[in-house]
Amino acid sequence: MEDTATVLTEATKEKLRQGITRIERLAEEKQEVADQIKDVYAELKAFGFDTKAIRQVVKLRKLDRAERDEMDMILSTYLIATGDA
Amino acid sequence: MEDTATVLTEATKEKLRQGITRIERLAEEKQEVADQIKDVYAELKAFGFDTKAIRQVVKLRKLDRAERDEMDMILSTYLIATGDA
Amino acid sequence: MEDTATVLTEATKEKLRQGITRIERLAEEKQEVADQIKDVYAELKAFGFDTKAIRQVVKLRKLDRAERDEMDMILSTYLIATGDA
Amino acid sequence: MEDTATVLTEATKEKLRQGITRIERLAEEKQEVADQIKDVYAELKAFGFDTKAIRQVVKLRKLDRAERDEMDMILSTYLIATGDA
DNA sequence: GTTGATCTTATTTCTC
DNA sequence: GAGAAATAAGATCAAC
Repeated sequence: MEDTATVLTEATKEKLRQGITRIERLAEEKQEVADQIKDVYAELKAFGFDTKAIRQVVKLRKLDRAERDEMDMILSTYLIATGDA
Repeated sequence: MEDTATVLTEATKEKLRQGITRIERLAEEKQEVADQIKDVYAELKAFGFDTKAIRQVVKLRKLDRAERDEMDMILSTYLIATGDA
Repeated sequence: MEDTATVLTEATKEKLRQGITRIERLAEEKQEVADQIKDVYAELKAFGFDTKAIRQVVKLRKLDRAERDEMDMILSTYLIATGDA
Repeated sequence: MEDTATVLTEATKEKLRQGITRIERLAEEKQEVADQIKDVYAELKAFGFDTKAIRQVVKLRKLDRAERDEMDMILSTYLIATGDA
């Protein structure tokens, strides 16, 4: 086994370690942001809002944005094709 | 929400608007962090690492942490039960 | 489902009916088992045990199993990577 | 610590052990049934059905059943109240 | 009766 | 792109 590709140099191991550390740090961050979102919903609920409805609104707005982006993309494709961009 | 159906005061509407804005901002942040995680995996893959194996390692380490946390919780339950906490 | 919109043949409808029946039968079974689990906890509680602590123990044991499974998986990934499996 | 309530007799410990074993066995069973349900959905999907729609149907039928049960309950209450049952 | 915990469903993400 | 797995969301239920 010693002479297989599984033997890593110190530099390689270090690279791996750093990668895993960064991934774990980012995963933590991601969780924190997710918790913050949850907090905002909780606040709104405490204020008397129907969070389920708000979630739908957020989803719709996201779809709208995606649609707008899509249209922008098509537009820019056309502009490039016509030499106008 | 209120007895008065869906009639909202200006202040209430403003509260709602701000909440949605914050949620959308945070969702964007969350997506950025998710993308960064993806990038790290891509880098490691480009460097020659087996990302599937790395994902397994990350998962295992997460399970380890969950287990340690659970043990702490059990310990604290035990200490409370015995009157030592 | 098909180009012909929602027009189903008798055989297809029968297939659907049977599937739904099986799902409902299984859902019932699942509920029965869930109720049995609840019963066991109730018994233990009646006997004087702290069910919260027991739930923690059950959870910890489950985490243990998950971790062992994950380690097996990593091992097998490693064996495959080194050409030993 | 030895003289606190945390000292269990052999019989008590055995009771606890058996309870946990039963819970774990039942949890396994429950998971198996859940997997079987998943299998049926997978089959229906492979057959060309829209499983999301089927899930809605199943949910509606369950609500219907609950409603019917509710009506039966009210009816029987009335029958008992009037001395007819 | 309201929070907190658990369980289930639904959506998203990853792997093959 | 289909199937599997992870994450997130919602519903449900018990405890205080």
